[in-house]
Amino acid sequence: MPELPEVETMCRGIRKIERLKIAKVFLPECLYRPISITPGIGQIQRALLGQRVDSITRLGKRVAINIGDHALFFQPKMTGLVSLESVPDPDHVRFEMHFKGRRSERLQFWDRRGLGTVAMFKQADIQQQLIDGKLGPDALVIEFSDFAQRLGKTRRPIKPALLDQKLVAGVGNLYASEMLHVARIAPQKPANTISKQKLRRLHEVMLEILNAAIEHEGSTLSDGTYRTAVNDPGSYQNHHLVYDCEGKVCATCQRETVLRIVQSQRATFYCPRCQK
DNA sequence: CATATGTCCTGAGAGC
DNA sequence: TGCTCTCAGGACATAT
Repeated sequence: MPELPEVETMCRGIRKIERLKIAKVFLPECLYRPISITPGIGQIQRALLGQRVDSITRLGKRVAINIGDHALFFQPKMTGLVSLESVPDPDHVRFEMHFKGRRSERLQFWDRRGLGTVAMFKQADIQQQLIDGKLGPDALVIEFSDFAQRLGKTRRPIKPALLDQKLVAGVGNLYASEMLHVARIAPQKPANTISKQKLRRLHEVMLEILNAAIEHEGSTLSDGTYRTAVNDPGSYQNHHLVYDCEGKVCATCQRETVLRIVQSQRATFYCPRCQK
């Protein structure tokens, strides 16, 4: 479930590899099916060995390691983690990178279910390969006018619309439910029927919630999969108002019970009293 | 074009 | 206790 706050936390957690020289890149022995990696590991090794890491950046829900003319992208999807050798177990490490003279700072991509991907692109190709027609503006950066215009173009219910990375990049299932609750918008409401005033509030709440979640190093759910780069749980789950709260009394109105519905095969949590 | 559905994968938890 | 079954959801491919 890593969404923008969790991926941002991963980026911050591995930033100490900036400026280090790459000594080794390999796919560890793994009992499970090999990770999706583009192009092959051989080409990646040829391009990156001996190069220095310039910077760590985030593109939507991907971690990017920028290395000279190239960038290596990690897409954690459901259960992936990028960290410096403090993953939950050694069995699900599917990609590893070592640095010259730094035995204790080895980058690992850990992924229990293996749905994640690793991909290398030339810096010059990133726009065309990953952004154009595929990723909207980042949720932390998008201007309100752009946000309103994009959501105003779809008749889909607002909750699934928020999950569409082509509209806004970075929002996932958990934070979409949370932000609709605080903005007091029903998840079923068609996006193009929401008043400008409500959309303004939603935009504001999106920034507040994502930034607060980053402060708390993301949300670790009951399965415990998501960890920070030092293998600690995040703490934003303690601030959830609706996500995973089915049947609990709504923390906001203290009257109605939080409901769980399914939209586009995804769980949505909301309070029918607060969100009309 | 817009929108909906199926698929990938592993492990936790429910139910018997 | 141990088995089988369901479900979690990001994002892409394919269908409508």
